[in-house]
Amino acid sequence: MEEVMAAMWTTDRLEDELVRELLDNQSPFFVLPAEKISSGTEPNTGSTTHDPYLQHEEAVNRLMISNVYSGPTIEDIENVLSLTTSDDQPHQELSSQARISLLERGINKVEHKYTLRIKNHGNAIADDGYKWRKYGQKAIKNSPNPRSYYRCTNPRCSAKKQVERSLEDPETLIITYEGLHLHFAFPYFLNGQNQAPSSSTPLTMKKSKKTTSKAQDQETQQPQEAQADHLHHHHLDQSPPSDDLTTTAHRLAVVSPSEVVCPRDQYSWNPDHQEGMATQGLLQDVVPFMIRNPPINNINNVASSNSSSCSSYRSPTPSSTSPSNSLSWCAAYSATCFDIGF
DNA sequence: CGGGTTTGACCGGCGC
DNA sequence: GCGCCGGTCAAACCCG
Repeated sequence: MEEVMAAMWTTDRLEDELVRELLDNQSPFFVLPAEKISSGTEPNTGSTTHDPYLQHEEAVNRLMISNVYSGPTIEDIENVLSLTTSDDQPHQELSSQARISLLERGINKVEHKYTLRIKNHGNAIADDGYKWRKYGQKAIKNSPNPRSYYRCTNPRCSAKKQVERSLEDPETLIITYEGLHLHFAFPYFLNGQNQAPSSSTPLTMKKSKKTTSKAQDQETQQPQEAQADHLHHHHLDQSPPSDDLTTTAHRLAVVSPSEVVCPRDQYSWNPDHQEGMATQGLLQDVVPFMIRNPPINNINNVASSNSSSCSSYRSPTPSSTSPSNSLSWCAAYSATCFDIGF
């Protein structure tokens, strides 16, 4: 873990690239499926796409990338990254390059999911900063390799990922991420609204029992699941406002990934984009958030106030004193390898 | 004993 | 309607 985290901190350059790619739908590392490129992703046409789903996705992409994230430009990102790397440590360069050399970068957006193809090179230990629980493994037809299913251990988080080996190259892992770590992202939404969680607001995160009944899940996860359904199933018009957003965020707030120092006002919340925000949930979405809303003030409060109430969850960053940067979790993808049941 | 993994059962979507 | 298949559940099991 320490080794991986160290690598995470040393990949600023890679992070910069990833951010660029994630923000650029035309990037070769961030490629829509060919059929969608040809039929449904032309910007600003509106009337040329007949598939409702493609229309929706196009709309979401436009909202996410163009409107919601209209604040931070590439220049903004570069500024932030330069801030985060201003106190570089000497050893970082070598490790970073080594990691990069191990990486076959590829980020593909398919449906609601983002798929990464990375080189494993025999590393048995894997960590992308989040703690996952394996909940299933299936043999996939026409594939000798089983697919493993993982879910974020945070009981209020709907993030999932699937891991399998590539058919072509057994050393290449295909990792499909689905869903945002909402418990992680919500504080950032509200941070921009000056509603960041405070230490005076006790979190209600329960220590997760091994098994939870569906009734309990419905009771305890309703607010977040409403969001998750919202995110994953395009129920854009039926998300019940069942919970106050602030309360939800307080409940969801578990971790703080960063202590990046950057001018906050530059990335302030825009209420006009709230609807767009409500459709958050994908890899591309969280990147600008982490840049835009560094949790300067609430990080320690959140982390400390919650650490005892959710011991099963591990923060993406190891401590508040680490030389973290805003995108360490993102770069961690490059250093991720997983035990997928072989 | 708590937390994570394994693995067969179950479920729902989809194509025929 | 039926079967296939991918995704999820949950009891049993494992491990530190």
